[in-house]
Amino acid sequence: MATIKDVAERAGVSVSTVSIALKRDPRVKESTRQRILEAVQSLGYRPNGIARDLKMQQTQTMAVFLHDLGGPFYSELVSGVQDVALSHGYSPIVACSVGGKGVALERLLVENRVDGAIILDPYIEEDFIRQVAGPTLPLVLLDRDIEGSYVYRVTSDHEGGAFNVTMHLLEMGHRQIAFIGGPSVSVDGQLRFRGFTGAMKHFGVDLEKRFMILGDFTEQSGYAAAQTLLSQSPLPEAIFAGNDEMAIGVLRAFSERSIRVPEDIALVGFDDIRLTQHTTPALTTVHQPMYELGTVATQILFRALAGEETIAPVILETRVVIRASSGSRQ
Amino acid sequence: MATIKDVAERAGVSVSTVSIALKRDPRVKESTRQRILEAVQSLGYRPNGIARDLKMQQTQTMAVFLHDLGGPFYSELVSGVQDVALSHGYSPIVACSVGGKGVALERLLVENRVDGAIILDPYIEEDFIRQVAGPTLPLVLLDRDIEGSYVYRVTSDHEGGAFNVTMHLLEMGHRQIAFIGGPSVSVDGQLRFRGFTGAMKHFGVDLEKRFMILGDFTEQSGYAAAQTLLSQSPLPEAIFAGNDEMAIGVLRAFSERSIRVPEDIALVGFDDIRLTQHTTPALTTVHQPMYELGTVATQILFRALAGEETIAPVILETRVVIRASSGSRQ
DNA sequence: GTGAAAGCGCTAACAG
DNA sequence: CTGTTAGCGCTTTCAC
Repeated sequence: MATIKDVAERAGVSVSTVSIALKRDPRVKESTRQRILEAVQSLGYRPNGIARDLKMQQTQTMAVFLHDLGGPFYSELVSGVQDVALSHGYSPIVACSVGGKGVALERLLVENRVDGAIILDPYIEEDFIRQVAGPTLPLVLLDRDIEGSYVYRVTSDHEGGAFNVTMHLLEMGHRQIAFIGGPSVSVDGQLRFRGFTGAMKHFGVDLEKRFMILGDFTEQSGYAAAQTLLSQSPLPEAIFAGNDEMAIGVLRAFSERSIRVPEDIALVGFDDIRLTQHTTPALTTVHQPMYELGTVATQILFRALAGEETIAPVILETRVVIRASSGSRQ
Repeated sequence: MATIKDVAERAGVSVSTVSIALKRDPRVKESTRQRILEAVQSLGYRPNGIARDLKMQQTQTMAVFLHDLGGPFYSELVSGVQDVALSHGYSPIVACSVGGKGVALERLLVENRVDGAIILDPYIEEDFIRQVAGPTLPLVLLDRDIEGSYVYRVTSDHEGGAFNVTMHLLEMGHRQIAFIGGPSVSVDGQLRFRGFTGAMKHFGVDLEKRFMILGDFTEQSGYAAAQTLLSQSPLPEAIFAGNDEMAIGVLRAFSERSIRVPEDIALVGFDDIRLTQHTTPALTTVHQPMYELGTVATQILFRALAGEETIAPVILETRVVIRASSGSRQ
């Protein structure tokens, strides 16, 4: 692999001349620049980014850590990140935070291979996050409730969204409403539950314990939760699944048993993943602005990188999307 | 940020001692190692990975480039990659290859910030790939047909899968079969088309030109293709959508017009994305072994990294998955 | 057992 | 306009 030194020799100039010539600095005159460019060509020279990063003490790279790359709405999040990052001349890279903390997390965050990161993963330990965050490594957390210096937060209004969609069910006349929750570590799951209970209380409806089921945000767990519900009668009048994937699992369980949604039972989800438009019936859910979440988080990251130390947490609005599954006339 | 030098001073030893002590080299005696560890603690020292990469001339990092991070089966691919990479002590990072070649591609591949990469993106130019590939940067291409040194290939048997699923439709008695293709640049799309025409010819059935529609692998384009088909009568007896997302678009168009699948028209897709089990009706499709694709590609990458220069292209088997949409009794 | 020194490839003053 | 020099933080012979 040819280095800048090789280019310099070949072109008969010094290393520094090559360095500045390559960034079109007007200090080197056109003729030498040409010679240098030729040398670059003939040697197939490619600058070594690592050496550059070391010298510059920054990488122009930021990471996005996702617990599970397959999440159905992550791509939107990432495109929000990407759009903002690119406009700042940064490259976002995505890494999966599972697989043993010993890996990407370690390499990229602990060993400073990126300038900053956005993290969406309920499982990464709080201590770890607070430890690695620092002036040279701001961290923007999504859906986490961790305070710390150089740790910033962005989230959607899970509680409000859950409140509103529950109100929708209540207004449709349902009272016996089951809730299928997410894993207990997930702050967003908790907030959704809080929104749910808030609306129930607001309407003066008591919660029934047997209707509160814990899932883990997977389609399978939604399916299992539906089985549980089916094993005990009577069925509730409506189900609020903590996210759309679980709602889809519920739908599958019901279709196997020929239980009609929404005629026999109403169903709502959360997230508004693309799929929800294509299920039968289409799913009433709560829309999370994933793209915007990405852009906002990234903007915060750059503000932090620019030296702003304290940035207030941001909460983005959610919106109830009414479709057929909740039994609305529309 | 504390450096190894700070640690050395604090512990009253030399830099090199710290360096070797930190990798538990038995040459340094336990007592000094303890002193060093304390210094590390109190200074909050974290090794600088970039300096290390520069010195070592390798990063222990590999990239996976995806055209669109949101692809519904990429997560499986990536987990295949991850499992193998981790077992080799490598960290995979995922980057989106769009957003102007000027970005992640440039940073990571051209400027040598990774040791190798796996690429699944029909749009990255052939010349670029051949240029950046080299002994220090082997590239494994998925679903591409590019030859070059240090360029390796893995693909699924698109043609065979398409042939088989078309045979399935033909055996179900359908003759008027429409095909909705992918973008012309995509080799996998072409191979699927070839499998389709192969089966038709094998059965002695003529292709009807108006039934050959070009899509771009998105749900929307499937929807649009269905509209096109609907605008001209008679309808075909069956549709082979080049991938599942387009098949889902077709389904949506049909459900809007109350056209029943499979009673009025049979439908099959390709890929076997998770969603296909949950559509109504469930979709007959061709399963691609995405996880395996990831593991195999990564294994090849490591063989290349280990010095093997020529590795034959690998073609993984696909499998027809029969569900309700093709009108099978099952 | 530990330290001194060289160097990975690049950039950025500072001279000339 | 171009070259010399120092140094980013780390690893690794090679001496002692």
